[in-house]
Amino acid sequence: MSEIEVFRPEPRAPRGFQDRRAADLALERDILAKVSRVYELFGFEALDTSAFEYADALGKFLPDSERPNEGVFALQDDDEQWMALRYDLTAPLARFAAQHAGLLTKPFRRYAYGPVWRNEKPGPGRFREFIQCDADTVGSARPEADAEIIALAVAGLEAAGLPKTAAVLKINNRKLLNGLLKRIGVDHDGQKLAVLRAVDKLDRLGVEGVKLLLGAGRRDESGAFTKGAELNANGIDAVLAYLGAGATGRSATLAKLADVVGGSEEGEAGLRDLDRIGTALTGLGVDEARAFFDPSVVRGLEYYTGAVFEAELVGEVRDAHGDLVRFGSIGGGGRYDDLVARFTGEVTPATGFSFGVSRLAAALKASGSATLPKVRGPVVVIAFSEADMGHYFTVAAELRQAGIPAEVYLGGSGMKAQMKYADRRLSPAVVLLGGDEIAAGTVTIKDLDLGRALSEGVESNEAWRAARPGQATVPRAELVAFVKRILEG
RNA sequence: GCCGCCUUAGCUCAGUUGGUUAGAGCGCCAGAUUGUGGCUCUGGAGGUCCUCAGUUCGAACCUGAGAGGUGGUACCA
Repeated sequence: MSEIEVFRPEPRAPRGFQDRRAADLALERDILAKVSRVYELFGFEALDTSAFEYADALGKFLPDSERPNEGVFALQDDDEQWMALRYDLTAPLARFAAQHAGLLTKPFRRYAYGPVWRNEKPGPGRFREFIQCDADTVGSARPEADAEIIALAVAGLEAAGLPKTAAVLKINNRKLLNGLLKRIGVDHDGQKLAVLRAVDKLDRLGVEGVKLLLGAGRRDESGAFTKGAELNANGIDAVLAYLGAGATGRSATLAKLADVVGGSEEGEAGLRDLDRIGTALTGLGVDEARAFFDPSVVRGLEYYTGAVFEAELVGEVRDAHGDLVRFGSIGGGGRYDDLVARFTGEVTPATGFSFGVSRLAAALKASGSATLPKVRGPVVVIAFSEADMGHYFTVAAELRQAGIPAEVYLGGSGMKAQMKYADRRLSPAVVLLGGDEIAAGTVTIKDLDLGRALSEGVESNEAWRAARPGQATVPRAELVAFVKRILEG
């Protein structure tokens, strides 16, 4: 007989994809349930759209024939049309709103959550598939719509379990910087973009770093050189003055900003928007310490047209090794008035907020606001003998009928291993229905939690076994009631 | 994308100037204990030393290329 080489695939999830087990899922589902409830309280309705979109609907990351998968996962349908997995929930919403423009009652307020995919290099905490949760208002140009989104974001994060003091929402308006840039004579897009990128790095590089990036450029510790925006000295001073306008209260910040960006038409418009957002937030009861104006908030996305906001974790977070973890923002959003018009040609103002669900879960864990829930196993019915399997299943059915998770051990191991199995699964109890019990019309139930507690005081295995901690034999008819009592503690 | 560092058992890691059969702790399985989870003791399974090529009598160790991971940087819808 000849040896045939059998191909054995290596069992592994693709790079940047991950499996999630019960404990993680429980935490994420809990977050989604609580956030959904809050979003519905604000009058947002649920919407689910397809994972795939036609590539042209996703916007600027159009797959072209040479590099169809740049940034997105794309494939060509049998009618030759390019489809791509959505990379966020905003572009599909814009498509949906455009498609049903005539039928939607506006403003249309919807929330959505689900997986999104990005075909890019994964890193720690950065996956190619992750769950996003969005809430958006389509069809309202009022700054108050932005304010409501901000209030909803604050309420949602708190409902998810982030304590009031753990996160802040930083608010800004694109119009401020646009006005300022126009005034100092920056008009070509490349330079504008470079300024936005520089401003965005204030928290990481500090004023000095930003100053370099606004000017000639900056060389980092590794020696790599980043080209700057090449503003002149006046321009740099103006942008730094703008960045310096961050203050504690909302109205104080506005007053300072007015000094810097006032005088330009767009800047004035941005100030008016922010003022109205501030008024609405105060009315909504959103504390100035939790949602404030921060001129350094940019959000890289080019499609934002007005207000932008970012939710950030406050305080430092350390990992298991005690190393500082840079968490970045846990969510963000803003106003995008041109996205729907891409389809319809009609201006349809929209604003929204989104966050990554597992990232929020990680933030909750890191900030000590939540721990992974312990996933309890079912009540395990020990399988003693082949002949009595029917009895075991009757027990399992009775327990399930009473709403108690239960299973008959279906492995091939002996009793000791079955006890171990129940212990590992963190089962609350084990049901022993051996020949003795069946003959006597009784059932033995072992409270594993009680046993876990009692085991601390016992040293020898003999004593431990002789004591049969937490174990009781009761009439068969009392099985369900007895197990219930154990579960209730 | 660019720069640095790393890759040895399921996990965390040790491994002498390049020298026979590559180790530890934890975890896993079994026994001590024929119907009892913890503790303890005893035993066992588990390795293409990331891959390929080269140098060498001889490579986990040296050289080169590649892959994966990681930190920084760039980009980020």
